[in-house]
Amino acid sequence: MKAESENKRGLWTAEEDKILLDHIRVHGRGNWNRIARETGLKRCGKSCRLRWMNYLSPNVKRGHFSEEEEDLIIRLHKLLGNRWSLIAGRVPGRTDNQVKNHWNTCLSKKLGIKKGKSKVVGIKNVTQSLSRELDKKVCTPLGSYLSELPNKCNNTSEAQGNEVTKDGSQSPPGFMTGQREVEMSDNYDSSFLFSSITDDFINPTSFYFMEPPDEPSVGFVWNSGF
DNA sequence: AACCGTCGCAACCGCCGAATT
DNA sequence: CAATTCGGCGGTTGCGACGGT
Repeated sequence: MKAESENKRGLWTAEEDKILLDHIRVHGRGNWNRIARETGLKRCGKSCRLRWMNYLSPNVKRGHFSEEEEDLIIRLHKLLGNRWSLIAGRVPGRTDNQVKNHWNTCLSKKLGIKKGKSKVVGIKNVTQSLSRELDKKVCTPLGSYLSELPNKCNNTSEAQGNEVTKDGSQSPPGFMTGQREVEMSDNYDSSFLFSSITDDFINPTSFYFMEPPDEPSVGFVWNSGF
């Protein structure tokens, strides 16, 4: 284990950006620790990854959030809570960090929302099909925004389907699978969420157990199948 | 001009799950 | 099967810019 203190910290310089960018252009992304070593940057792999994800990636849109984007974020946050990566995956060109920052600095104030009250009390596996259906159903009521989005924007991963991976392939558009937490934030109208999700796509082996922040004794089970 | 408080954003930290060894 | 490594996430921090006094 190398000492963390060997790593440089703080803001990235233009020179560091160029080194990282050049390396990724040639060798692709992935194995960030190796990239950190090979470039000679005195940055840890995580730092390189973050810099790419939040700043250097050509998919990253910069500048002010439009009203449409803000509205979309507010709606998605209503549904998903602080799942910034999920939200960002549906706001084209925006990263989770951007969305999170914008929410914390602007939107939460605008909406008069206090921080730190959403809570997760249960986690279950989400299958690929469930994930896909969740994407569909959750997005549908959002009106025209999402229907106009290109398919790749539904990819919840950062790659968005058009970046070169370490083996030279392109990451396909699709949906993130595996474990997801599902949570509700306070002051949200949960009726929409529950009414919009029907039994027909819930995998019987998957269920969600959620606890509204202000009603600790009440939980919800979605189609537990038991 | 100097100081101070606030704001916005980039970056870091700690944790977790998946993949690999 | 356990240990290790890696990638990803959400929360938090630190700092520069900016405006008010």
